Amino acid sequence: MTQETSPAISQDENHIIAERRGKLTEMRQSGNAFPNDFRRDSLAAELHQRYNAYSKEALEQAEIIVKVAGRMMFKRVMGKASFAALQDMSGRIQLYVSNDHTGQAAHEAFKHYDLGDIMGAEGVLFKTKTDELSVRVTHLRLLTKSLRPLPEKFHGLADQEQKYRQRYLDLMTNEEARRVFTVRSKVIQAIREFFVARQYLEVETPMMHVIPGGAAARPFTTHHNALDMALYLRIAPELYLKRLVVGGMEKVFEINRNFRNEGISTRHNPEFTMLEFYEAYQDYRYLMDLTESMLREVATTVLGTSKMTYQEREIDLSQPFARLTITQAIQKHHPEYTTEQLSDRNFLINKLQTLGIAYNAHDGVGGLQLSLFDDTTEHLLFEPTFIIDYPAEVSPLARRNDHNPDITDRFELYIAGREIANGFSELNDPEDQAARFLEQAKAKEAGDAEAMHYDADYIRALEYGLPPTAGEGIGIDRLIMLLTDSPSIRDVILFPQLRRED
RNA sequence: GGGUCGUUAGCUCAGCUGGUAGAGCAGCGGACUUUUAAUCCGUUGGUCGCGCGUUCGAAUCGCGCACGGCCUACCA
Repeated sequence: MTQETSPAISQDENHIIAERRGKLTEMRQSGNAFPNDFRRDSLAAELHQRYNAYSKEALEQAEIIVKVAGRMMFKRVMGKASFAALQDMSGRIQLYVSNDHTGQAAHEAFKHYDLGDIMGAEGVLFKTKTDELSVRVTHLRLLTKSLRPLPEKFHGLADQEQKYRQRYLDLMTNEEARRVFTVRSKVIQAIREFFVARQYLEVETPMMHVIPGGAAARPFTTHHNALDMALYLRIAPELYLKRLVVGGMEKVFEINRNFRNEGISTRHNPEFTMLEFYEAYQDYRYLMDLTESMLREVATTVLGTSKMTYQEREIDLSQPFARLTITQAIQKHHPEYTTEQLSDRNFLINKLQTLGIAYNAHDGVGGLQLSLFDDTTEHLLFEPTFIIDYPAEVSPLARRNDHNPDITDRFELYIAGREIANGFSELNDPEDQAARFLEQAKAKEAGDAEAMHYDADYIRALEYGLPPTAGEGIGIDRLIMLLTDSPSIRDVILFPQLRRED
C-alpha cells in the first residue's frame, strides 16, 4: 500500500521465479491474468466419497461432469497426455489432461503450468488403470499464477522456522498440519456446543484492561491516545466474567485470547487461548465432574474415542480422573516423605533448599508444599489427575474451605504432566476479597511483579452480591496438544510468536 | 535469560582429518496417450546465515553476532 514490504523479490531473483514471472507477463498480455468467473461444483473429498465405489464401467456410463478447482500439487507429462493433482480444502483429485479430450492447444499450454498454480477444470469422472478416481478434463483454466516454487513434493516443508513463519506453506504441503488445525477448530466447536447445550451464554469481555487481574502474571502494556491512559492486555477474563454473574448471567463462558508477558517455550506462547466458564449455585466438585464429562465428550465427538496416545503414552479419558490433595500426590510419587514432614515448615524449607527449588520465604506450609509439588511431582502426573485443596495464600480469588480456612475449594487438572485446567468455588465474600487484594498489593509493593492489583470496581460488584458460584479456566492450546499428539504449543497455534525475521 | 544443537541451490539433504561445493526433487530443452515420489536423455542454478580471525588456502578450525529447534528458568 504505502511501501515495499520485505521480503521483496529482488531484480536478481532466482531463475525459477523469473521464469514464472515471465509466464505471468504473457498471461497479462493475452487477457485477464487473474479471472474470477470460474465456479466449481465439487470438492475432491466429496467426489471420492461418492464415486470411489463405482466400477470403471459404471462410472463411464454415468458420464458425470464435474467442475473442480485447486492448487496443482503434482504434474506428470507424457507427451500427448498428462496427469496432475489438484488440491482443494477437502483433499486431492487427479486430472487427466490430453490432446484427445482437452485439445492439443490446451494441453500444450498446460505443459507450461507450474506446480503451485491454481486452476479450474471441467471434465468427466473416470477411473485409471490403477483404479484412481480422476477427471478427464475437457476445459482447463489457469486461475492464479504461482510465482514462487513449492517446497519439495515428497518430504514437504521440514524447516521448523519456515513452517511457523510461512504457515501457509506448511498447510499446503503437510497433511499433518492440516489435520492438527482441523481438529483444533472442531474441538473449539464441540466445547461451544457442550456449554450451549447446558444453557450457558457465550460472551466477550474486554481484552484491554485498566487494571490487569484474574491471574498472577505480568501483562503487556499499551496506551490509548484519545483517553491518554495506560491499558493492559488482559491476563485473564475472570473478574469480568464474575461481574456478569453478579448481573444475573448465571451461566457464562468465553473462549478467547489471554496475553502474558513471559517466556516462550514448547508450552508457552505470549498469546494463548483460554476457555473460562462460570456457573452460579455450583461448587468446585461439580466443576470436576463437569470437566470430566466435557473432555470425554469433546474427545469422542472430534476423535471418535476418549483414549489417545500422547508422545507414545496412553491417555484414557474414559476412566474417572484421580483426585488427590497436594500432599497425597507428593507422597504417591515420593513415598519417602511422611505426612509429619510435609506439614513441618522447617523440614519443607530445608528440603527445598537442598533440592535447589525456589520458594517464597514468606510462604506458610501450604505454599511450601506447593513449591515442592510443582518441582517434584507435577511432571509425573500423566494420567488425568485433579489436585485439590490449594493453599489460600496462592489462591486470592478462591473461596476458603469451610473446615480449614488455610486452604481453598480449588483444584487444578493435570494431564501428561501439564496443567490443563484450574477451577474453584469463587470467593464471593467482598470483605475477604478486599483483604486478599490488599495482601496482593502488599506483595506487589514488596517486588512480586506477578501479584494482583487492588481492583476496587470488582469489590464494588461483589458488594452487590455474587451468588455462590463455581468457575474454571482451561488452556485450549494445551488441550489441543493432547488431542493432536503435538509436542510443542507452536504446532497448535497457526502463527506462533517469533522474533522478527530480518 | 542460561545451556545445547543447527543454518550448504527454490525445497529435502550429503560434503570425513582444511585443498577452491555435490545429489534428489523443482526448473529449462527433448522423448513418451493411464502416471502414482512416473521413467529416460541433456542442462541451468550457490555471498556454504552474517562478520572478524587463524592459515599459502576455510563450507570445514577459533571468536562474536543473527535467526531457529530442544532443554532449562518465569508461567497456563
